[in-house]
Amino acid sequence: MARPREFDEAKVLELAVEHFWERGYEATSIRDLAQAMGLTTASVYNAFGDKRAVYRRALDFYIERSFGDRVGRFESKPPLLAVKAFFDEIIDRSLSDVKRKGCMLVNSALEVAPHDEEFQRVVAEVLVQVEGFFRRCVDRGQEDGTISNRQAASDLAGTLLSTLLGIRVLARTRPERKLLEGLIKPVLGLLEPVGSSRLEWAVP
Amino acid sequence: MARPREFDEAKVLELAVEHFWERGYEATSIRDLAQAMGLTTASVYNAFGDKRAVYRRALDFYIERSFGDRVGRFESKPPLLAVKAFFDEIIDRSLSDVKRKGCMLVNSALEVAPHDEEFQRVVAEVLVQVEGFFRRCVDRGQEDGTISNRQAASDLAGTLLSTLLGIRVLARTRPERKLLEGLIKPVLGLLEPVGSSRLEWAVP
DNA sequence: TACGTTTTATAACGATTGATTTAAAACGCA
DNA sequence: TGCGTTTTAAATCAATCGTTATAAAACGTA
Repeated sequence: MARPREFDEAKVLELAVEHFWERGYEATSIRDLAQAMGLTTASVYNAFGDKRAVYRRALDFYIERSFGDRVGRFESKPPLLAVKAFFDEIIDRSLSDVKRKGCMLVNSALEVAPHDEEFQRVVAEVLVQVEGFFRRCVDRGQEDGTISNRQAASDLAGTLLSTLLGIRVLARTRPERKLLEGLIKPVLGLLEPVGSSRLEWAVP
Repeated sequence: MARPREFDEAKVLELAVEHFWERGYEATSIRDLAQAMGLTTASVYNAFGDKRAVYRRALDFYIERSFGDRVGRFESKPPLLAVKAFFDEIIDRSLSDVKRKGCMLVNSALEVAPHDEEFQRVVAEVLVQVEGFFRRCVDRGQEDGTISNRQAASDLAGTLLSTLLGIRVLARTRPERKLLEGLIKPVLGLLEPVGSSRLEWAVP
């Protein structure tokens, strides 16, 4: 019928993610973007619409890749281990982030979401999902006794979420292993059931 | 000798802070900035230098105002109370932040610091200072027994720092009172000495 | 009152911005 | 082999970008 695309949409989107992720939205021009994607500006507009639309697609791409499978991958593990493994991976990722790109969702939460209702909704939804993951871990752990029930599950889920975001911000300017691995210890300690549970109810 | 300035440098700097804080660095043009400061672009350049220099001064202004007295104000309180009051204030500020500007230091940490060594240094220094404040609180509390010593003071200070940053990010897209006030509970619980200390060592 | 200096206001600089136009190129289908 | 359609490449659009020149205005001093 017509001339076919010369590029793979998923591939150029991944390149767009990489650029937006590293430089942010405002600091990226259409020409920067098109070059990074290996396209002309005309092709970018033809295939995706305007700059905001490319960012939107790129963020969706990032979210799907970063949160899509991850939750499921950890959710099958024992609850406490799932949380531990989750943070281990986040810290690993943060420490090996040579370009200091951080987390594109967090970056979006601060740069574009506050001035754009749609992005605000998208970011908030993901944060709710991550909170939900933590919540389900805590619930399961409190049920089978592998996670302390001294704090409400909803509160603990919030604590884990804010810790996650905090690490992502902190690592962006201070990617120090001792700092990140140290700060997570008390948080995980918060989840561990206290010593011998017999003593808990044995004392009036 | 010469024609005097028609504006107060501190006052226009505060207006610059307000604008950069709300819109960020890249999204703010010199014309936006000059208008917000009530000056012409020529006056801005004459008085401060280029755009980056204005942001630099504005960030310094913000840091001084936000962290300068605060640390001292809380440090005179009993350690646990100091930490509690600190987070109470942060949560209050986050919930009353109608424009969702968040914390300008955190915003800078994500938008300008990663691509500018000087800003990276400035931001990192402030984060070290805040960590130091938490650290001194924990140290004092662990000495007088008002803060649990089950976790290392350095680790706890890191946890508090990341929690602070996490709240600042989370509140930007989900400024929900229950969420923020809930998530801080376990963190503060982490600091509180465990129940009856006699039981701790009474059991082998 | 005239001079030296700095700040103002205005206009303009070239460069770049997001976005579009134009026309040639590349296909499937008739 | 043309036809209809879409993508490509290149040029171009007005608007805005960060920054600076120019000259009038406003002072202290001589």
